[in-house]
Amino acid sequence: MKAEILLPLPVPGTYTYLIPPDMEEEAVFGKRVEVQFGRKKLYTGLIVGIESGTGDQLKMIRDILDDEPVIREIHYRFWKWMAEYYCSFLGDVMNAALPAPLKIDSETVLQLNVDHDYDEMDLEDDAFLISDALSIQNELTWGDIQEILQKKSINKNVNELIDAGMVDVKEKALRKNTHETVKTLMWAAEYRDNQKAVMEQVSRSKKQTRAVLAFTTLRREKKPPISRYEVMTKSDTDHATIRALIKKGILLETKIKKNFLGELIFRKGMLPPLVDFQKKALAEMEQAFESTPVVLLEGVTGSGKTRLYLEWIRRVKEAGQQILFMIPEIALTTHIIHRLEAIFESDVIVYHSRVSEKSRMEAYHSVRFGAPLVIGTRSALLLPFQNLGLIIVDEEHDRSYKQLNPAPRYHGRDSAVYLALLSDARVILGSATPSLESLVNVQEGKYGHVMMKERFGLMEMPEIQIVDMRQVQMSEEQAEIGFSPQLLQAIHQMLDAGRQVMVFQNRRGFAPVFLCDHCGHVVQCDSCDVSMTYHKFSEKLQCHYCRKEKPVPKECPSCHFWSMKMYGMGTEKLEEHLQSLLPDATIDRMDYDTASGRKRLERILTRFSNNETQILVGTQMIAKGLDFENVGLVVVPRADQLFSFPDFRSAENALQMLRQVSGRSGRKKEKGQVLIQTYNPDHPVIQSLMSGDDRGFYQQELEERKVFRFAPYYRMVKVTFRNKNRKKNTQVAYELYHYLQASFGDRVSVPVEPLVSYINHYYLLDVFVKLHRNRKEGTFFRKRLNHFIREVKSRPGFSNFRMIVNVDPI
DNA sequence: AGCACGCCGACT
DNA sequence: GTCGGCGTGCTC
Repeated sequence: MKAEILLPLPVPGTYTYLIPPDMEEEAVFGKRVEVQFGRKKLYTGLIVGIESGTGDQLKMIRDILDDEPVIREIHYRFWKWMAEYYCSFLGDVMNAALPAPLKIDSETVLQLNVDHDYDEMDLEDDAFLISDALSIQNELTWGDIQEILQKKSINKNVNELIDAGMVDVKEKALRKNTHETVKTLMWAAEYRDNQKAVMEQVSRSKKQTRAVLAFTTLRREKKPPISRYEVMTKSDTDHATIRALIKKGILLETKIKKNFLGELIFRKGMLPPLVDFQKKALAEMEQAFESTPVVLLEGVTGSGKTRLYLEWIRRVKEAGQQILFMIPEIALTTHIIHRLEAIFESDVIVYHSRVSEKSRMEAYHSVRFGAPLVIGTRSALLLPFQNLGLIIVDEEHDRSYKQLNPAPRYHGRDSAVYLALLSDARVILGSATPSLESLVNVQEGKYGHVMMKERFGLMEMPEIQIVDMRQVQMSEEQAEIGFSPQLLQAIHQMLDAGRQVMVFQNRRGFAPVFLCDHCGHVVQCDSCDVSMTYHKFSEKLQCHYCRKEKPVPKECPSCHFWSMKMYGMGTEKLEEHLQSLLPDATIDRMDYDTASGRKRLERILTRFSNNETQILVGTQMIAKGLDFENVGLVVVPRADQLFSFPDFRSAENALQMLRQVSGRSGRKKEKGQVLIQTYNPDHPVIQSLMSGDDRGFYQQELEERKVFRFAPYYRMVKVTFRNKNRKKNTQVAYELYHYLQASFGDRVSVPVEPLVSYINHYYLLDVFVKLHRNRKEGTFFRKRLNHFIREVKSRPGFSNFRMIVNVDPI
């Protein structure tokens, strides 16, 4: 028998291995195996197919690592779809899906050979250094040695040591506890008090003897249970050894399954009766689900979407099915999660990139065993649900649902819809400002649509005011931060009334740079085509793209005039100026710099929600998912930056963002205020925001998208060319352009430079393709693209030429 | 991804 | 002249 093995590597396809005859029964789809790949490296692979037959050149599976499969066919089907649709390798998807402990690979280590007689004096300097280090550390990895010798190619030195018989090279298979079940061992009854009989039974196997001795020692040292893993580690043996001992009837194995399952219990008062308009929406949803599994729930902030989510969670839970509650990947995940967790009395599984390896592992198995509710980011879609009944995609319009790097570059919302289709589950897409993608799907009848216009309770929509910046006179200091007198007055009034204020500051274009007063030179990064920005904390200049740092120059590097000055306005600087304009106010700031420390972020939020700070200045992250009762005013000093950004989605996003920030103003107590400064008060985004009716705007935006053949009417693909050789990069990019033009005509763009076209010594070029939204076209395109990529890579000098494919780029 | 083989420039 | 660099090809 042979098995098709998928490896967590960026290689196309799968590999075939032989199944050892005694493992044939155990070898089933979805179990992990240990295989040797290449000369010595051991990897964790996954059985994704079994076939009969032999092969002479095939390697054997070394071990089967699971008792129960870690995935089922349905999950694999989802993986295959994702790999294909997003033009990535299956191995990349496997990598994204399985928590790290489930895909441990081996590591080459050097150990000192204690038995051997040798003379260190005969060694070359470098080899001596290694042997010296080994006598202290007793085990060194390849990387350790590279560090010790301060060079990359260490092969020669290591070989010298091996030839001298001084060291052993070992492939260390790292086996971590995968937290699934704890397998424990004990003596079989007839051998319990008969060490002699045991030793007789294992005398012919060194490994078994070692294992038995290790087990005896462990029994002496500690109380049971003694895990199989402990015995294996202590005796340096493997699963096969222990299996043999069990087969011989010397040891008995029992499994203690950790109980991850939990009932889903709502805390009291968390499911208050539905109000009329919610009942109405619920009935509409029921009806919509009759004809389609996906429903877009469009509800303004405060309309109680969450209450409806909970209603569906309750129903699906009662039907015994699993629920995935998806949230965008944002810095404030923890805040939202705390809110959701508070709703349930039982444990809720939380899954996103920041939870610990151990928790991810536990979450993985819990879901596999049927845990009822998972709250997570897009990566949670790849958990092995057994019986998925519902996926809620909250804030479905949020761009952070799309994975940027690494591959697979998948969209959480779109993938959720496909997964639901596979699992026969339902999807609720929730948003106050739906994406145009979803609206078009509604228009085309693919998704159902339920609208909630009313706000819960007596809450009123905030009052939005526009300050026309073309007609504003400002003092020098006001102009410096661009705060009009009207804006400052509004803040004053709000603070006097004892309410809080949020200042929403777009990050782009605000980084402080060093500029020469004399010649206008701006300090640039040596590796990228960008200006470096000043970081007060480190007192250095930093490149936002490659993270390299430089000291602040004492004189201009270009004209050597002694006059470098800081320009631009970071949130930091803004906070400073604001403080001097409002000396009595307590101001706090939240952006990516301050938010890097989790603790710090929590502290800022706590202070604000406790009313200890009056003004919170921050980037869009302050707009997401935070509810502060006492905020009476939200100000956006420079709205123009939002919609004048060169991106076909900028208008859509500007509206979504402005609505979202507006929603932060005024909660239960009274009507909130929103003040927006702009030089374009007639812009459709501003008009739509003022009127409160987005339909017209959306319709106009959709018309434009149709005319210019953008998403959502066309499926966009971006191919990024990234190379250190500019000429080569441009050449191949143009080749792709011409190559695709034959099939796709003017739906292929000329290679264009991205906003920042030189990063970390790499030149970047993008080729955009607009595809018709049908399966045939997608398949055809992938075929052409892959053909092109293969052809380029087959040329001498181009084997490592990189092209990054991004399907449905954001 | 990792690892080995093979061809060119910077030093003894 | 060799050492060490990196580009290339392959892994069942």
